Amino acid sequence: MDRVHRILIDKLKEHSRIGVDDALAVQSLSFTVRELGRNEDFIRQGDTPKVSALVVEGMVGRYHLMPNGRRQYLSFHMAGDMPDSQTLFLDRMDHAVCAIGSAVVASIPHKQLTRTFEVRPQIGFAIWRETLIDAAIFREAITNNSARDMTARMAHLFCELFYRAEASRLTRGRVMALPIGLAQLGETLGMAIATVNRTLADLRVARMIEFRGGELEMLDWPRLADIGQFDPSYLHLKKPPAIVDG
Amino acid sequence: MDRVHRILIDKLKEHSRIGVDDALAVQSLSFTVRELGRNEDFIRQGDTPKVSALVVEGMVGRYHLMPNGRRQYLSFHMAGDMPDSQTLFLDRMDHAVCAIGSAVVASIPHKQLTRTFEVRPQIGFAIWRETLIDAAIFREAITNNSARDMTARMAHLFCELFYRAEASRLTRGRVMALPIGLAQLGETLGMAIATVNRTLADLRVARMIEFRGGELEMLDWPRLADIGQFDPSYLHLKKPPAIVDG
DNA sequence: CGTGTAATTGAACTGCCTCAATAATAGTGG
DNA sequence: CCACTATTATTGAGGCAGTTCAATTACACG
Repeated sequence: MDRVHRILIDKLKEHSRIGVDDALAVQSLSFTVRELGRNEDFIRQGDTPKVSALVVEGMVGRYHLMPNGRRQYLSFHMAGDMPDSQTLFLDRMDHAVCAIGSAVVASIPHKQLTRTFEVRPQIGFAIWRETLIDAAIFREAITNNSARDMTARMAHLFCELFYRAEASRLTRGRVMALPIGLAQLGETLGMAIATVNRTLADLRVARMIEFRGGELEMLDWPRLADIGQFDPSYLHLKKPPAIVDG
Repeated sequence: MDRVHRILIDKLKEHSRIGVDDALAVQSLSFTVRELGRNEDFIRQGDTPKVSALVVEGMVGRYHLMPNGRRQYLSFHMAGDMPDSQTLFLDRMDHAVCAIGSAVVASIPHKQLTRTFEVRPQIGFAIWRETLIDAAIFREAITNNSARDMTARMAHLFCELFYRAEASRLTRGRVMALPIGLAQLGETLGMAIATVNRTLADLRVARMIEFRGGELEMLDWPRLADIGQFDPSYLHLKKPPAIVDG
């Protein structure tokens, strides 16, 4: 089986039941692959794409571009995620998608996907479920950025990213790749760069995380989850990963 | 045709093409109706409902309940909206839904909906699209509450609600029903009640809105849209409503 | 090794929050 | 219909979390 198909099927299995026939249908999907450099946009606000992307390697981020040029990052996506599945049924992109660090994405034509959904509704339902989990993550981000103080906000983001990475087996022990800068962290959590730095320093001094060289190390999961009020149930995964709590 | 079916079909037509056969399939859906009092919860965090609700009358709100008892409102929904369509494919509610003012909702069994999707994929796609617009609204809320100052935040919320109400013909001139308190406004926009009040007073003094007795009057749409950076394209409606700009 | 970018730190400022007190409004029973 | 009570809105004053601006240090890359 092709690596791209494998990644998609494994992802869908994180939350949905995928039968043999369904897996075969997925394997019949064709795609093109594209490599992206750090910070390279691959979909812009206003585009009307005819394909949906699947992250194969690395990480991508979605963001709103404000009139003054500032960005608001909305979510981050790793291997297996479909960061623009909504273009299947919404013509116009209301936000942009760019690579965080270097990344590889596969593009699958909408036509092929919708045709597959008609023949094998369960695949449609699984990808629908995927988009619904996406929405749940957005909801959590609303709460995170509106109702939590800066430290909790950052702790929660790190917990979510690490938990999702671990569920997709993209971590090494307590470490995950997070090739993101302080500025981007600020544009995700709605805080000034100086505050990002100071908050990060606090977490570091308290020996809860280590964050440099594009890597995030979760030194004290229980405390981070507590501070960030992190309850993973909104991620709707079938089987919670085992979090390292050393 | 039944009023409930009519409402759903009209709603789907705001963004999707619904053929005669599709409309007939919608009309075969059965449902139960329930009346709700002000602030009455009808789904709680943690529930695993086997039905999805359709708002028939009034308004409902979705919210996260925080450990300290505070609420974070996530979105508001009016006649035609399905505020918990995600339960079709996500078992557990990660948030609660309550009536804002008194409301009437219809409950449609999941089984009936998914069976209909298998027979008439276009209906599934239309409701899928509905959930995707939902997600777009959540994304906008992230940006609103993270990257805009208090005045812009409030202006944007009012513009969105009014625009959506007008698209569903739920306004009377420049007035819409918004039976919400300052506390709830604060728990939506992430600001303290005192700030809500002062911001509201500013908009009132500047003759941009009137807001009392559960009604919102948009006195100066152009200025509100400007201050709130409101660009309705994220709502993905086929036909923009004509906004009163007197 | 030099240059540009990103991280770090300090200091002053301010928008928003908190708390508290008062006014208005809505709901309830006589 | 009015009086009584509970809830909600309004306003003021003081404090502080987080912003802004600027300067310095560390780091990555050619």
